[in-house]
Amino acid sequence: MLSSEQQKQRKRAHIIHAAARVFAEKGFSGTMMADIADHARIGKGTLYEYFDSKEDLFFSVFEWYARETEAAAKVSISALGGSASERLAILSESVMQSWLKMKDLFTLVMEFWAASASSQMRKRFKGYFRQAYEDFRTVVAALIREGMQHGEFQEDVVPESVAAALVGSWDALLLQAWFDDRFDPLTTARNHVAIVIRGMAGGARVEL
Amino acid sequence: MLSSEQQKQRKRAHIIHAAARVFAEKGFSGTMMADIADHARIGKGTLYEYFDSKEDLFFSVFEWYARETEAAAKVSISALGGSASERLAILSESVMQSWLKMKDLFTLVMEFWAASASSQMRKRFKGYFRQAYEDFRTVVAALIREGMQHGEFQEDVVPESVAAALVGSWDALLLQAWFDDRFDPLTTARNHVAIVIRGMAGGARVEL
Amino acid sequence: MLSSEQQKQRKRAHIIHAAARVFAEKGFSGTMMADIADHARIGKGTLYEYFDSKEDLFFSVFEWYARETEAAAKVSISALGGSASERLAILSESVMQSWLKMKDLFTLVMEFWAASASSQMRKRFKGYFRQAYEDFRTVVAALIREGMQHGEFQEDVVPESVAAALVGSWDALLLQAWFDDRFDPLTTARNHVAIVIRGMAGGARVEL
Amino acid sequence: MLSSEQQKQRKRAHIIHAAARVFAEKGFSGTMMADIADHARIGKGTLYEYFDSKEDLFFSVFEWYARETEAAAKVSISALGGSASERLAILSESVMQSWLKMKDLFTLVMEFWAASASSQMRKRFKGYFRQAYEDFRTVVAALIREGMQHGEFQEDVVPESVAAALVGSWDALLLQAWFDDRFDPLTTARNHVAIVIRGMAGGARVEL
DNA sequence: CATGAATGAGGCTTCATTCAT
DNA sequence: GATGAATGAAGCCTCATTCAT
Repeated sequence: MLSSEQQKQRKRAHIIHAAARVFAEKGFSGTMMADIADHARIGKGTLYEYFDSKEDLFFSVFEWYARETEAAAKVSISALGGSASERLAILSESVMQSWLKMKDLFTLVMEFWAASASSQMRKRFKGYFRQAYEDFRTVVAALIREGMQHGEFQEDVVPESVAAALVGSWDALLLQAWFDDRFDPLTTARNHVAIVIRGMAGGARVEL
Repeated sequence: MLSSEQQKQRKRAHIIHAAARVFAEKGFSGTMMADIADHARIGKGTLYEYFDSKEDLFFSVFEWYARETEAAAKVSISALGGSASERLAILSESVMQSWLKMKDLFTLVMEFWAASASSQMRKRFKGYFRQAYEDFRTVVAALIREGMQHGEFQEDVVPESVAAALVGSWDALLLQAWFDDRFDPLTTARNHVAIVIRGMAGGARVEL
Repeated sequence: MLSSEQQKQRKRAHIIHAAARVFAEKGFSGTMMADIADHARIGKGTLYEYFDSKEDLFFSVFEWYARETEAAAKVSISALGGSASERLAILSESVMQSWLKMKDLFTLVMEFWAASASSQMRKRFKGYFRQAYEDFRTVVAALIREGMQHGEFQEDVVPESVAAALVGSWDALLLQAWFDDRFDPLTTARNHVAIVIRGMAGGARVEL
Repeated sequence: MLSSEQQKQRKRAHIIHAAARVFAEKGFSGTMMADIADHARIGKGTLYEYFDSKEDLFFSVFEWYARETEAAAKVSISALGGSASERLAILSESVMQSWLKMKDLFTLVMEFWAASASSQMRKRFKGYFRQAYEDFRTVVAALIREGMQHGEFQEDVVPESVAAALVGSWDALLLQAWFDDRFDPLTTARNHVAIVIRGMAGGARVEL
């Protein structure tokens, strides 16, 4: 039997999932609170028992989405073994894989970007994104630095730069895939990472 | 003395510039037509002499922005000389440079992405973006392929993949720079491109 | 206690009555939705819970008005007894009487005519009017034909023509009364019907 | 060669004709000053050289229309000869004929009615209509009274009532014809007038 | 707690009118 | 005189939010 608090959390989560689908499809402005209530099969008024406002709900969706993708990334990273090159390749692969699983929610990311660009919620979103990107770059840079320390990668490599570009490419390839159904982001990422690894390795042939 | 048609075009452009500033600052939904009229120092009704609707104006801003960035990219490409590696590095540099010049309008791009994700204008935006990315990838891939034909780059390189990642990294690094003032996208791009070029070159040392 | 559906119908009717008064006074274009809301003592937004648009509300007022006058006419007709002449005279009398009761809403009819003449709602109104006039003419013509079969009226009478003129005169006399306070449509109608009946009866003296 | 004043009057009339067509098609509210200017092949601003406002122009159209129909009616009346019955029948016929000629402008009448019902111009229109109907009734009543004096019509006839009904029937039959293409107002009017004349004559057979 | 009917501030858009050319 | 680009008041409608049930 669930405590009342757990009940509440469950319902909150339920609403967030419903809202995520609707926001993904129609965008923040295009979404009506009534839409969300309908999708969650609850009354419009009930939404306000769980969230203060539309913005609050949207931000809650953002937090949920961020937690999900972070969790996925952490799993990817923690499960790594082998050389830095291998681990980098596997990380790229598994990040892409896990994001592709949520592909239909990718439009949410675009909405979040836009929200951090110019909405009234700008600050909250922007701060969160800054931190998230920084964290992610740091993790990847650490991996690269490790590879440099092990002599896998050349000393002229700037870990932060390559990390930023790699992290960025994961976003950007999904973005391009979103615009174009015929675009294959997985293969593209694989090929690109292989080149980057070989580049970092100094041009030496790399076995993955 | 200007012809009436030229006058009209001038004023249209004037409104588009004003609108671009306001949309960039407040986003599509956050912007009121009255804001734009004020910024353009014209009456609210005058906007409708030049544009059918808020959406039409927004899309016109998009077209203008797209033309501007395209033009900048074309200049970069046409002015290239030297080896494929050099030309790639210069292209990257100049694309980043020219986009950075419009940095304060970068939020527009996020708005455009969001618009193609879920607004009612989705189709128009999405189609345009798909084409633009494809065109850009094609140009860059051609450059890489050239490098392969000249023996600069290894035969195992997949030009389309690297092109997509490069194009994507330009977007993505600007995005990260937008979130974080301390992030330097120019240097990052330079470092990344160098690695990619060395990766494509295989064993060959590359002079940039 | 009323069911929710009944409640809704009641409120709808309430709004229609309020709207009828305002439309009657200011006409379709002269009426603002806010006026109607004020008169109905509800919020502006509430109107849209019950009607899709101003036009929809206007047409609903029309339907209500048409139902009311139709109902009145049907009562008049069904309650008839006696000779065709008597019934015709009584019908005329009671139609005029019942329409005079709604005299202050007669301007609505003029608005409806105008709406069927040239508004965007033209088709809906026009079709309805065509049918209503046809139905009414048919009923009156049947009455006249009956009189002909009973030998009350001459054989050279064209029932449809007289019916159309009688039905028309009811409209037209109210119209003239509307323009001129000193004009007495009831007496006028009575005198006219008497003449028409005598005319249809040919040589026969008619007792009313 | 025309004087400047005549020039002005000509152009004024030209605008009125153009406006009449547009108002007839779209109604007062549905008509835009720009529409009228286009139809008159003049600039929007020019309209205001000739008319103070949209309402002024509309009323001018009304005056023109009223003058036209009055003139037609006067011609009908003045040309009459023969018995009162004959003259009445001919009057009816020629009024209907002349109005049918302007059939495509009949919607204007509905607009005028509506304008006198509830527009801001109500008073001007209403007063004019009151007078016009009164005048018309007076003319027809005089004709009937003449017939009574000559012994053509019975003494129990109330000339004003029959006149009102006849005048009304001309309006009303055109109205019904407007709603229903299959309705023949001319024949209907003929048949009705014949009955009315016979009724006034006391049921005696009347030769027309 | 849950609901959904009611609300009204807010924003897009229209169009009669003006006035500089 | 004629024009039509510019204007801004006005009005329809939406939708986040409230609150009585």
